[in-house]
Amino acid sequence: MGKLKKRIRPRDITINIGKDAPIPECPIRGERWKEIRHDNTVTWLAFWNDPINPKEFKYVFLAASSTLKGQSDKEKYEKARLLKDYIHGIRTAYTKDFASKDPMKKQIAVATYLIDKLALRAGNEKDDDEADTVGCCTLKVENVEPVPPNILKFDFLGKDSIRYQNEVEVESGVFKAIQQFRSGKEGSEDLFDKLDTSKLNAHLKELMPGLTAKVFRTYNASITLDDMLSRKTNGGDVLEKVVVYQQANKEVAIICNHQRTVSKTHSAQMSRLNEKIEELKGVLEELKTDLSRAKKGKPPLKNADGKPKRNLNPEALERKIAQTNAKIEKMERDKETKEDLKTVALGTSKINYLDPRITVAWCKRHEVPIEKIFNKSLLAKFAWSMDVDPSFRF
DNA sequence: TTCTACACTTAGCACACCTCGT
DNA sequence: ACGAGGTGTGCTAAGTGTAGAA
Repeated sequence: MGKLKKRIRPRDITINIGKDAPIPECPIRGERWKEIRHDNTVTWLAFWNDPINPKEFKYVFLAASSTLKGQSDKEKYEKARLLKDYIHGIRTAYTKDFASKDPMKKQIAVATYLIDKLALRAGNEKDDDEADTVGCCTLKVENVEPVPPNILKFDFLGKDSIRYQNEVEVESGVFKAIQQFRSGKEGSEDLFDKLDTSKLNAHLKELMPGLTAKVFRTYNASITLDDMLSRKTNGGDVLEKVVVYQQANKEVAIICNHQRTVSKTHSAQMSRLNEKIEELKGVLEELKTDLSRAKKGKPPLKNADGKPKRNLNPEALERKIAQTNAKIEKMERDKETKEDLKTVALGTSKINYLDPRITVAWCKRHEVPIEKIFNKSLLAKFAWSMDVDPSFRF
């Protein structure tokens, strides 16, 4: 925000410890903690107020590898799994309400549809001093353009000002409702004027215990992974299976719109790959010439620098050609994947949206070492999921 | 019913560190 | 041994959601 942030001192920090626990000694001589609390209803160990925005709190929490965080992570996924039992009824109900005469009911139905189908975030209200980003409930008229007969064109800035651009075919009930919500409004006005996240979540709670908007994101991400893994895993070696996993992971990242900026070195790296591929193609042509000569019993042509080459028999040349071809194909594939993933961030969904038990069980079933999928910190974070039964499905 | 304080999860980026081909 | 490129970790901002005050 263009402001200097003041250093945090012990006198800014409130500590939360057990009633009988010794108070940690203040490490800075002559200073003391702001306050000592004994609150076992919260998980934070310490907090202070942000010196730039004093009504904002900064917390020290336990690490992701702690059992406390692990437990709450597991509960998150169990709640998302529970949604499976309700989703059919929920979809039927909101589809009916696309044509509701009650305007709030109608808006809730359409908003829930978008959150379910497109994995949009809830969209809380924001203060004027915050970035101008939106989620589902805060979508503006200008963010959703209906294109007859039934296409919706989305274009808005979401969390972290990441642009969401998508064109989707929707049911005619949704299409008509969106047209109606837009009519007579300026582009900058709220699309859902009868709605906010509290009302939406209050409604969702009536449909399933503990249901909120964000549960749909977790549910959609995890069910997509589970589904794709079971459909696309068809034997092959470990490497091929890992590729299947990465493709499923990518699918989820795209649904959740997890992006990253293209690395500074990306285009240079692509050029280098292209050069290498061209070089290999040259080598290949030469090998082919040598082969046809060898078949006629002629020696290979001299190198460009004039030095003679080893005289190989046709079988050896055939093998070399096959090797070179394989190399070229691999590089072409790598190039494609790299270009394909240059703006897609795979990590975020792995860390936050994909039930690790899906991954662990799949690895067990298909004899893929879990370390091929989870790095050290993910293994620690997901320790609670490692003993899952191989037959586990989300 | 609305507002606000609080508590917690989710997010991308920078850069140190590691790995692997040459 | 070197360096390009990939990976992992730290950082902390930016979200979501709840409870209780107004």
